[in-house]
Order: sequence, then C-alpha cells, then structure tokens
Amino acid sequence: MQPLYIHNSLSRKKELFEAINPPHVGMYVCGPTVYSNVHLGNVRTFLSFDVIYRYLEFIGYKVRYVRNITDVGHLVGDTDEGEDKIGKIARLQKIEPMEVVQKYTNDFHDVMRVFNILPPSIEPTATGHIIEQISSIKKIIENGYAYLVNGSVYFSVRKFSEDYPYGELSGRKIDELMNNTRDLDGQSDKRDPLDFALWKNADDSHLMRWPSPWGIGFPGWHLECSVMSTKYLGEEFDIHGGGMDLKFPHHECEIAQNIGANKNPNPIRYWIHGNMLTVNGRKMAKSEGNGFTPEELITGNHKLLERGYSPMTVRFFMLMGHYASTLDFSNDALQAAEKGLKKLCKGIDTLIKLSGGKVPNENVDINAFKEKCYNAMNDDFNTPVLIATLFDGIKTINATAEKIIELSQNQIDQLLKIYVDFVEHVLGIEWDTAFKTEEEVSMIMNEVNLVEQLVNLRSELKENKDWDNADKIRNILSEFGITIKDSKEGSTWSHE
RNA sequence: GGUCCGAUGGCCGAGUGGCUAGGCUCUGCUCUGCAAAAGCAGCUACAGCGGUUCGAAUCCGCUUCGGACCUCCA
Repeated sequence: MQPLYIHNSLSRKKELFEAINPPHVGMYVCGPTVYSNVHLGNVRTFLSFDVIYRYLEFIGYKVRYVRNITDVGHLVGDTDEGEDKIGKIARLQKIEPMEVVQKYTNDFHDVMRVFNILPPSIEPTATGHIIEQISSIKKIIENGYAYLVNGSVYFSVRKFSEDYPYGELSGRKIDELMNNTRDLDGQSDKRDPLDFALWKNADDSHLMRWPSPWGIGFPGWHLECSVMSTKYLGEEFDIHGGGMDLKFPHHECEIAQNIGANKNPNPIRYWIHGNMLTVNGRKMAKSEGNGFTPEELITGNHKLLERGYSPMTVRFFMLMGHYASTLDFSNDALQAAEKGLKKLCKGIDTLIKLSGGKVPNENVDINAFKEKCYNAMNDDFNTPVLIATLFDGIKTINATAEKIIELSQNQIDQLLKIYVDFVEHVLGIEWDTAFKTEEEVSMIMNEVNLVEQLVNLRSELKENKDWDNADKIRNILSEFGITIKDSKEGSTWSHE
C-alpha cells in the first residue's frame, strides 16, 4: 500500500494515513441540502472528495463512501425559529416538500454525472433516518447532554464540555464563544446560546413533521450526519470530509453528538476540509450573487463569463489547484485550463499512436516517472503537482513523436498505463472515445475513414503542387474542426 | 471585536531551508509551399521591514493588504 499523507484538520498536521481496518476505509462527506440548484462552489467540494475517493480505491483500499442528502432540518436564517429551508420552498410553490427534495436531488445527480463525479457507495437521506435520529437523541439525553423544553430537545454544550473538549476542530474556546455570541431573538427555549437543537417541536403550520417521544416535530440539522455516519461506518471511522465552511458549527456539533451518544471520545480519525471557490477573491455564495450554476458555465450564459467551458475543462481547472487552497475563478484561468487540457489529451492521443523500438532509452526512467505521480498524490492528494508531472511526461511523448528521442515499445506501453491510470482513473478526466458507446465509436470510425481519404487526396494534390486545391481541402476539414499537420513524413490530422 | 488562513513572475497556480514546479501568455529560433502543431531558447517571481542561519521565497517577529469562520452556506 502506498504511504499516503493526509492533512488532518483536527490536528492541523500532515499525518500518515492508517486505516482502522485495512483494506477497508470508511469515508463520510457532507452532501447538499436539496432546496436549490447546486452551484460550482458546491461542485468543487464534491469533486475534491471524488478524487480522494478515486485515489484511495486506486491504491487498493475498499472504500465505503457515504455522502448524505439533507432533506429536512436545515433552517432558513440565523435563528432557531427560522423555517425549514425545504418546507419554505414547498409552501411558496404550493408543492410537497418531497417534490422539492426530488427536484433538487435530481439536479444534483445530473450535475455530478456531467462532471464525472462518481456516486458514493451509500447516499442516505435525513428523512429516511428519523427513527435512528430519535434513538440517538434518546441516548444523548440518557447520557445527560441534552434537555427537553416545550417539546424541543437541545444539546447542552456547557454540560458536554465538562466531560469532553468542545471546539477542538474549529479551534474555538467555549468561553470565547460565549462572549462573542450575538444576541439573537427567538432563542428563549435554549438555556445557552451555544446549545443547538436535536429535535424541534413543530406546530400545525409545519409541512414536515414526525411523531417522537417528545411530541410532533422534526430533527435538527447536524444530527443526520452524526446518525448516518455512525450507522453505516461505525462509532469510529476513518475519514470525514466537507467544505471548510461546515467546520463550525456543523462539524463541531457532529463530533459532540457522536461522543454524546456513544461516549466514544474519538469518533473520527481524519478530518479533511475542502477550501472555497472564489470569484474576484470572494467566496462563491448565493448570498453574494456570484454563484454560477453548472449550466451557466457550460453555455457561457452569465454576465461574468466570456463564453462557455466544457465540464472536463472545469474539472481540470479545479484540479490544477490544491483542494485545501482557495481557488479563484476567472475567464483567463479557465481558458488556460482549456488549452492545457487539450495539450494533455492530445499528448495521450499521440502516445496511443506511438510505436517504439526494442531498445529502451536509458535516459528515460519510466519507473521514476511513475513514482513521481504516486508521490504527488501521496502528499495530501496534490493534484496540481501530479498534473505538472503529467505535463513533463507529455514533453517526452511529443519528443518521441517528433523523433527527437526514441523509446522502446515496452516503455511506451508502460507510459500509456500510467496515463490511463492517473488521468482517467485518478483524476477522472475523459479524454477521448473511452466513454462512448459502440455505435458512437463505429460512427466515429466511419468519419475517420472519410477524413483519411480526404487527407490522402490532399497529399496527392500537394505532390503535384496543386496548392489551391490542397488548401481547399484543408479549409473544408477545418470547418469541421479537423486540423491538418504537415511534416516531412506526411500529413497527420486531429480533431479538437 | 474574537479565531484562523493567505499574500509567489503578464495571468493562474505548486513547492521546499541551498538543487528547473507546471499550465497559459509573450519573444526569438528550428521545422515548413503557407498554416497549424511540436521541439529548443528567452522573459524568471516569491507583499514590506527586521531577525535566526554559511545560506530563507521557505523558520521567527512586526507592518500592510486580502480572505474565511464566529448566523445558513460546499
């Protein structure tokens, strides 16, 4: 197994990854609250964990990847009296809350597919785990960390912090939190402003409500993640991920709930937090009005976009930055990524067509190259360094194609394996016909034959120095996106 | 106000106490009927000020600027 180092947000250090039960790995990532369309910032987080998931599998782990759908409990606004986000949309549009949930879950799945983000092993929903959430609340009450007020149950942070540390993940001190908590209206039920709801009493006006030992109500936010991660991954599991902005209070509360229910002081080994996607240096967020939907990005239909970009370009662009750094979104950066991706894909195409000799080139060390690729990913999933390495390899490939250097067939085969492994399987970049159906491929092959005929015809014309007609053919092909490249050995062509 | 993070060349974006990141752009050359690619070469930076060190963009301190979180947010 590769020696993998992960930056653990909990310790704020890079640590050697050691699975609790190798080769099995349990990984939980906070999924979306499905009350609106996902934007690119959301996509970035799921993409980051997609690559983490892919790499863990790639180096031989059997990952159970759980990514939830939050479909109840998330409240609007900054008080505990806020309406449920999904319930609110349902009320406004006069539809069932589950219709809202279904609509945006579908959207979420569509977007994930477009960006080639793999589905998780389990995608549990909060509403599907009401029973588990109720029993978890019971345990927390039994353990003395929650109290009942007017049909609602709250977690007592003060009480909990007497027995266990609270605020370790986000680096908060409980007393500072107390002093800095803003005075908010409508929190009269809580004994302490830091406390958070496990179960909320619901009157008749609420659309989403379930019976519980404490009356009719609905579960609090935070709780579903604790309950579902424990249910599917155990009281202690390997990796928990999510966006940076969930660190506090969401993840902090999750830890408190896990411990509060199970009294296991160390429920999660490695915390991984993805950083934000920014626009002009500011976090992409709906409230800022700077959020792009994936559709706007692909069509280019947005005031900040000069034109559209393909999903693979966007995927590649995001992977050119490290997941733990902020990444700034701009037309220039996207265009650079597009060209870079094209170069990479072209290089792989060239590699596929390459044929080599018997004698290996001593100056090209394929194993060292492979090591470099692994090392990049082993260093906290450093995709930008991996990509830089892959570009270095492209130079070797192109130099071989230009007959500047020579490689043996064996070296070429090894190189191709590395590119397929890292580009397709680890980075999740689709570069050619690899994912097309057989019919599509055979159609493409027909077109290929047609193009070859034209290119051959043009070569004949060129031999007769009939430049006018030769150029005519080149122009026609270029209208269909086919570029001809002439060299001493003859003409080759490529499709963009 | 509190907590934390960041500041890298024309742009994006890695990185490490001493050894070329990489991509894009730009310039020159090679190749070439022209073109397009590709190759080669050039432009070569680490916010500012101090300190530690044989040596710091990399460690420490201060300053300036920016961001995130502290309320829902991936």
